[in-house]
Amino acid sequence: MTAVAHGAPNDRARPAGEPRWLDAEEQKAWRAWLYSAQLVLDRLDRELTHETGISHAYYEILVALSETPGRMLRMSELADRCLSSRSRLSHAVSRLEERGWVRRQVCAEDGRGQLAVLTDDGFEALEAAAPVHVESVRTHLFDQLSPEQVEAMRDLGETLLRHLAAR
Amino acid sequence: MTAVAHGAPNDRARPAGEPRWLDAEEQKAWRAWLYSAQLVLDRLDRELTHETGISHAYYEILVALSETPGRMLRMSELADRCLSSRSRLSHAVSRLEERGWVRRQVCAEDGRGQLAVLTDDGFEALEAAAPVHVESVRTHLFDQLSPEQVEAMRDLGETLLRHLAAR
DNA sequence: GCAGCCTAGTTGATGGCTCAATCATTCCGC
DNA sequence: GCGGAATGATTGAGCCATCAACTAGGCTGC
Repeated sequence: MTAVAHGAPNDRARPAGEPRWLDAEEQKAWRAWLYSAQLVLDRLDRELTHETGISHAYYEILVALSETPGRMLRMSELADRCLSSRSRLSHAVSRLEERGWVRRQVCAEDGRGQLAVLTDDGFEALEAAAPVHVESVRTHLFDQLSPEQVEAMRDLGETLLRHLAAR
Repeated sequence: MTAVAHGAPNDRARPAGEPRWLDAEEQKAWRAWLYSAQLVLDRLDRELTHETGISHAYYEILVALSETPGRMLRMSELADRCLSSRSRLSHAVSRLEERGWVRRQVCAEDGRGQLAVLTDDGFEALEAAAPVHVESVRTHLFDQLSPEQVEAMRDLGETLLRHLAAR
């Protein structure tokens, strides 16, 4: 599953010098992180999808809108908050419009812009899904972790974000 | 982005009692974990895909095969190791066959079973991709973390896995 | 006031993933 | 050994994400 799996540094010339292979301990840490992240994300998405019909990606859109005054956001701002590309968001909002949970509205200040607005039906759908989601997060994350581990999770996450959010 | 976003416990009756909403600190820890996991996974996949033409999912298949004596595995065993459904793996192996990196072979002991076998071309493709992948993992993960954080990452991952791997 | 560039957002083609249905083979009880 | 259940794997339909191309509106300098 990982870069160094087939062993010791080999002798191929690399554009950027010798690869910095992982040692056995790093390997274990990396795989534990990778597997756990994949499994938890997958599990949260599946439980939410199967019990409410809303995928985690769509849920994030509804939440982002609900947290905003007026329950509306510019498409690009919404995309950023959902870690989504604009194209992906545009498609997703179209599907949410079909369900009647979001509607589009042209932006008054900028004729190019669009506002995505959460409808009352959308808010209700979100309210119905939220307890399911929080229960999954509790079950697969917080219930498994000591307070120290929760703190470590936050520290780790924030450290990684500091690097990646900067682009 | 999260379950408790729209605030305090409300009064809707829930099948399983009052939702166990996250408090502000839990909220921060949860979002830090979620965003960082999504961003890191996304980044690793994009860098690998763009620089080598192999997605992370396909890369995992090649690695799993390469680590095995004879460089072959039963389809279902391979699926388990890649955290993949059988259907997904079957589709993926078909694509890898088209590239000439894997071939299928009926299993001698069980006529229903199939073996996925890594070809020499497949092994070469993996060797070419591995340095790119390990560099991404270093850049976005290990280079950002102290030894204590790496240890915490491993501890956290293993704890979550213990719960999820058990199903 | 318009030419050229930039920004916001959408669209459609392509490929991957999920789910349910299906096929082939093996296992099991008798 | 034979009928039925279980197992291993594949298939196809439908949905979602990605990428590149495109539309439309705004901005800037002259």
